[in-house]
Amino acid sequence: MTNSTQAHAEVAITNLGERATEARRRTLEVLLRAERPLSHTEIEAALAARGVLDRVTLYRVLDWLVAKGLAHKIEGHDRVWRFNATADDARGHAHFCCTDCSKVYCLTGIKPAFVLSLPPGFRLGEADLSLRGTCPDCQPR
Amino acid sequence: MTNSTQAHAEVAITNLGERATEARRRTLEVLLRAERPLSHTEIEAALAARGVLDRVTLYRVLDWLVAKGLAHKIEGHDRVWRFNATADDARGHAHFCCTDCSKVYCLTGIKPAFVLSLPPGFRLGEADLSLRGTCPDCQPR
DNA sequence: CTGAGATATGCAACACAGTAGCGCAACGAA
DNA sequence: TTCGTTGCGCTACTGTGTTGCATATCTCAG
Ligand SMILES: [Mn+2]
Ligand SMILES: [Mn+2]
Ligand SMILES: [Zn+2]
Ligand SMILES: [Zn+2]
Repeated sequence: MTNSTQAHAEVAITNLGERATEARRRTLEVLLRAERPLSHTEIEAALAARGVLDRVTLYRVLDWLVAKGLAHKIEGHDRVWRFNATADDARGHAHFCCTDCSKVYCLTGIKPAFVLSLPPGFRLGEADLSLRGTCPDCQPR
Repeated sequence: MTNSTQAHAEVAITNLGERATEARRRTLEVLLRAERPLSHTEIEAALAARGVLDRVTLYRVLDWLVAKGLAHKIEGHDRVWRFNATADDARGHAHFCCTDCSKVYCLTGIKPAFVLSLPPGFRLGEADLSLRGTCPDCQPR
């Protein structure tokens, strides 16, 4: 279990023909194990268990993972980026941000839909759908 | 024209039974005149023409306008809030952020739609739809 | 009109996520 | 082994927004 995630991380990187450095492996491993997107601070804390990684390096590794398509990042309403290992399938899914505990969840089953009648002159790239409300952990009662 | 916007701003505030201070009037005026959401910095610059307003006061005035429903704020992808005077009708519309010039536009005609089958335990509050792409000003040729 | 309480403003210091620069280490192709 | 490239760590810095507190301004009861 633990080891399969390690292997998964390493393979995912080497499959791209890229250097699977310790920083990259360990970071991706944390993301793969997480059940929801994690902030830089949360990832740092998770890594700390087995030795610290430099703050700036972590920022760079995270950007690198995103650039290589191994992770995606979501911007919360608290001006903080959160990162999640990208499942190959679920692209462009919605995200849910809990207004109580401010945890963020990937809703891989929900994708944005909208009348795509943009005003003239606008060219559409991507669409982000971000939902807010209370998460299961925070339901009253 | 200029004066009608001034009047509009003042009336909008006094209609709520609130104090129409200079900071509030001038700030709302700037928002009303703008054709798109403005960042704190942009608003500050716009205000500077007729005398400076304290940075912190402006932050507080903007929050106040939002709390009173006279403005709404949109979070960009650059960790910056942008503010727009709220038209009474268009609630919950989508926003478009130009990936070139990073200007933000309110698309009052477009509202988010999605299958509202949230996973069990989630209670939905609001939904934000944010589109990205290139704006009319930034079209190649 | 006046003065006490409430509200708004200004200033200084701070918090915090993220970034830039730069030297050194590790890697890997020749 | 050598040397160019890539990644890492450290320090210092930005930009955006916040907190605390003293002062100014407004409101309204008396
Ligand atoms: Mn996601
Ligand atoms: Mn808007
Ligand atoms: Zn929650
Ligand atoms: Zn543009």
